[in-house]
Amino acid sequence: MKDLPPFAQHFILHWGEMGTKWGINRTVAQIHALLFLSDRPLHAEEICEQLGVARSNVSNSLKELQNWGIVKVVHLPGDRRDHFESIQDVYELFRVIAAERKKREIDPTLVRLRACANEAGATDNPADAHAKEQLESLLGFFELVSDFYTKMDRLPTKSAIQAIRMGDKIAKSIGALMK
Amino acid sequence: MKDLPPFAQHFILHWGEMGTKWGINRTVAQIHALLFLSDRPLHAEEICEQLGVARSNVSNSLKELQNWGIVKVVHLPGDRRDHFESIQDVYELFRVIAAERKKREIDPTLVRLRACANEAGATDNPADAHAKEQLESLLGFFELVSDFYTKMDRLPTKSAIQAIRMGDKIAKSIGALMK
DNA sequence: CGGATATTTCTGTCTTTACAGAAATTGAGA
DNA sequence: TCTCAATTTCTGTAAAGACAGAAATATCCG
Repeated sequence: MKDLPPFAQHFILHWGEMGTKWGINRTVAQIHALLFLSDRPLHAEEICEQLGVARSNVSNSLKELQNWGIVKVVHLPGDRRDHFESIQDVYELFRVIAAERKKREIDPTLVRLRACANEAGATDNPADAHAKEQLESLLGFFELVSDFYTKMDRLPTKSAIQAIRMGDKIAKSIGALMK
Repeated sequence: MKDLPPFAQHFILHWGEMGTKWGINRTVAQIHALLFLSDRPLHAEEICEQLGVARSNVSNSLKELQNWGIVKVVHLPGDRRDHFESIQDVYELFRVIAAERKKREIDPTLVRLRACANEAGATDNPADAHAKEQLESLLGFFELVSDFYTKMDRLPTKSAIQAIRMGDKIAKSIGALMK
């Protein structure tokens, strides 16, 4: 990371480390961090040089970031190379990540949980009653999360932020009304 | 997975697969799934037999689940072996997971982002202005998430669920009032 | 206290992932 | 059209992670 200021280097290293906790390869996350901080699109060779990784690794990692939808190719006039840029707006970035995680994790889990709950419901073995109940409860939770996601995704960013800021106060008021 | 009904097996396999997307080892996640479905605490040998994994691997994985706070040791009268049980309540389970993720990921990221933003703020190199802005914006986002977590964690489960169910409607109303 | 049981730690190996560099392919421009 | 640059794919290898089984340690109970 030769030409980067220390604060950028620290951020990139940290982001890479967080990536591994989220099931994302360190280099992929570091490349994303670099593009996120950059004020202009970067081409692959620049990324190689800045992060000190092989060209082929950069190529594969960029493909993955594109699959996540958070990085896209742009072409600059007078330059035949692909340049890459990250979504710059933080809220948009996390919105896209959430959408992709819902697609890759939540939706398949919902499908699987519904199937398992149905299978469990079709059996009358008392030994399975608890497991059935657990699956149904977990299904309810994932449905709640999925609903929450869907609704929030429809809101403009400002409204979503408001909901998040005030959600607990409103819940308290609802609680008070219900008493 | 010899003695488990097919629906349980399907769930356990799926949960293990999801684990890998969340940065958790497959076997660890599968052991958790087994304990989550079980209507009684299981001892290590039972887990080995049910999942077909080595005793030492079970031992290490249970340690990790305990570190996450979602599995605990219980001792049964007349049986010297450690038995293990998962948190059974889904909302409590995800509350504990969220707390641990905040501690392991959000909090260190906040610390790091604050440090980076300060470093970036102490430099007046115009080339760094964009990166500084990006870091500050990301810091704002993580602070929002951290706040949201803290507030929701204080609510009883029912109120938290209400907030999640109604949050978008209220955000729309706030938006209408602001116009 | 000694033997048996239970658990943990260690070690070696297997598997998977990550990675660099070579080779192949694609696309742009003269 | 040909050459060269850019990119992707492939291959081999290194590293990391996962895992089983042996060895060591700890604990219980007769």
